[in-house]
Amino acid sequence: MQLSMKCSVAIHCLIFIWEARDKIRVTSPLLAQSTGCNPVIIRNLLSALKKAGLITVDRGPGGARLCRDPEQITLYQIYMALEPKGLTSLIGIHPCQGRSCPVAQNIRAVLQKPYHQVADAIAGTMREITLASMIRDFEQLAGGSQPD
Amino acid sequence: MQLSMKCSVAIHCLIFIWEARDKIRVTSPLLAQSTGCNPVIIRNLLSALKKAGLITVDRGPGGARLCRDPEQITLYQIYMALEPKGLTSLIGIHPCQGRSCPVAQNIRAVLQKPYHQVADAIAGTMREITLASMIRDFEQLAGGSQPD
DNA sequence: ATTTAATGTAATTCTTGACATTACATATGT
DNA sequence: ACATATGTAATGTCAAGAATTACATTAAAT
Repeated sequence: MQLSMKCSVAIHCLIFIWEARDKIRVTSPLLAQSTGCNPVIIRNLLSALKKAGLITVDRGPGGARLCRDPEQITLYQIYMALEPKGLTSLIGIHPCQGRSCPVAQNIRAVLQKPYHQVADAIAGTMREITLASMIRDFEQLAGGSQPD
Repeated sequence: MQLSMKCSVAIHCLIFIWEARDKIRVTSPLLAQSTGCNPVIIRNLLSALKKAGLITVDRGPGGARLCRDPEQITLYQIYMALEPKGLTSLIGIHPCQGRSCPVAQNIRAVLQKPYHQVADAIAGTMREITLASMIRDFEQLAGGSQPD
């Protein structure tokens, strides 16, 4: 998939959760409403964020909360929470094993270095982007209005 | 798609074309054989590389050649030749317009900056990786053997 | 000139993966 | 207890990409 539409939805949810803190209980139906996704998709996504230690989700008549300061949450952490295979999901090499052609035999090894460089660049940039900075941008854009 | 499997195939082809220069005529059936792709896919791919000015392809009983020094061909050029939409193909934002929720209304704008930063990091890294460097790595791995 | 082998594309079918949907067992505040 | 959510599995739907087929066009080779 792309730099993961999931990632966009996740950030949407995290900002929502932050803005709603101590005001309304953030449930998966509510987030589904706001993001336009299916509640099950949201639940799976929240589940992944929970496993990564970014949020807590209460069972019963639920509610999601950040369990860390937004300043301590980076885009990299969010992305990694959602993509089990990490950045290799972004990077694909065509299968062409077992051919006599030496290019086919070595292309995988040749591509490894450049693709690692790209992955490192992405990771480095993602680590510098915090949820807090995105929240600041959001609040500036939205003024004082509340999520619903 | 991922950092474009197409991209891997394209690099495969370019290395092949380089190694075969002045030795054998590189045709789409031959590249299809080596890469494991369909000849039509290869032709479309070569066509894109041609439009980008990286190679020439002769009609009739064909043959592809680089029309630039490998030192002057970067991963960025290759990628851009293949992905008309550029790096935005890698980056997706879920559609959630026309909702009353302020998060939904502003999420696109909020994501724009971080995603641009990521795209810039990718572009910068890709510009530093040349076909020549990949060819060097390939030759080191493959020793002196010929493509077929 | 004729033959042969490629390229350049369009049209169609096949596959795959992501997302949506349904269903239901489990958990919890009121 | 009841109402409401979560957690997850199973299934359905759909779109994007790749393969395949087909054919008109081109040019080298004989």
